[in-house]
Amino acid sequence: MTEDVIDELHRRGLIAQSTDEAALRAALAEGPVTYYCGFDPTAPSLHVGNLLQFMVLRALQRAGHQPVVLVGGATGLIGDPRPSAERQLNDRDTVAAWVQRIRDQVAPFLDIPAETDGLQGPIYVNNLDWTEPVSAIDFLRDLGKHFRVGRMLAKEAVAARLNSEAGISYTEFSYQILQANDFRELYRRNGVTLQTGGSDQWGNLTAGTDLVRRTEGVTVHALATPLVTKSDGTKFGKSEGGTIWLDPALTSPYAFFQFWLNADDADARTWLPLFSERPAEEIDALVAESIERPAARTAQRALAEELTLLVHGPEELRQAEAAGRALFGRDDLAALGPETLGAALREAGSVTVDGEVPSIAALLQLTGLAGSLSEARRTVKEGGAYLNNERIADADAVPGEDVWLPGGWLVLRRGKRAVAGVQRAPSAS
RNA sequence: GGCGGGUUGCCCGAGUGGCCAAUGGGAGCGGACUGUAAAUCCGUCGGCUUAGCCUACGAAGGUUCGAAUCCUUCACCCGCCA
Repeated sequence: MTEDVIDELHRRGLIAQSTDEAALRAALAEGPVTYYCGFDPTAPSLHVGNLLQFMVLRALQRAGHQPVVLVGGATGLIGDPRPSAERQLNDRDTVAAWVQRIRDQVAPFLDIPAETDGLQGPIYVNNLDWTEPVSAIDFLRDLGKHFRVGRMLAKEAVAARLNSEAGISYTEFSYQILQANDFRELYRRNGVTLQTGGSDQWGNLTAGTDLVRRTEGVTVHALATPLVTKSDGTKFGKSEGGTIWLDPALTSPYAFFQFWLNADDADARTWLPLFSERPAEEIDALVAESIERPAARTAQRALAEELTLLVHGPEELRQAEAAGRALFGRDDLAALGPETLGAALREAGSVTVDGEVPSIAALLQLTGLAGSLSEARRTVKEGGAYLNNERIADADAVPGEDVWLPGGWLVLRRGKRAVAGVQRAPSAS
């Protein structure tokens, strides 16, 4: 008995809603379907929240379908309405630069070796290509006529904004038309018949299927993933340092690994099937073990390993794991050896000091463990600052000669989890 | 264009001349307990050369010994009317 791709997506909990599922399943069974998912350049990098979309894209790709990745060079200039408030517009150069970065970032998730037969590499498109030439007259006559304001107002994000103090600008109100036009354009150009996205995109997704049906007379499909939640009600994808980005320059592989490892038990168990491509039995076994022996954090570990490998590759995974073991292990720091210690601290984040050694408070700020000197002092006062695993009492003290570890390192820690290294420049000694 | 309401720290939201760096809640951060978890409890939560000083209550001016609080202008948001 074989599982088709819709079964797999259901089993993993990746489908929140879809257009006529029986028809979609039939279309997918019939032969390769060309499908797309769009990413708007609202930041220089994608983040963990976007990973879920890649899970869907990859599952479909493995099933032999043709992915199209759209980066929203046009829609990124307009702004998808959020339920809370109007977006800050970014200037064109910034958006253009982000388009490129995001386009490059997608590659590892979907690019497949040429020799892997039967599987299709992605087609990359930018909606600026077809949106920019549309004149105001074209927009209003050829597109606008197909949209009823009543329906547009009913879309969740729009309705939420209308009912809020913030209101909504005409610019953001128009967003759904642009996204609907993307679907139609990709249908015409590439024969795309399926769009995937988050459930918060449902209104935009159906705007597209409606437009295609109305103007092309064809029924196309939409598939929405659920919103990934956290059991404590906070937003998925954030941690101490803020958003967990996929770009290693913005979130180190170590921090990325730690993000998953620190997930709470209930969350790790629900996230595992969503984000893991392991076979069903293996996932069940991991969840079972997590329930039986929560302290082992098997589900967290599985997520951390699998996703760090996917996003950052085997070498970075090895480093991130080793760093975590070194910094959270019971081993005496001095016994680690300069090699291991240095690698771990560089992975966790470190700074180099040259010449006169700054005070503890200054070091906490330099390493980013504290946002300001005041915050650093406060942390010390609260007993949350540690130097080489020893609690620090005086924020203004300067580390003495005797505390430097092999290789010229200091291990600075704030609280239980936030660690950073300080290395003395070789020339200074 | 007219009238009315509004703009306070990361978010929500009190505060209507000195006792306001600004009540309260949430988030965040630290500690205790733990498993680098959750829950709970305690503490903390603008910055700095930290018993003091500086900057802040949409923006700019003004009144006053003294303003988040009063006045003027401007900007933006919401609602109703045109």
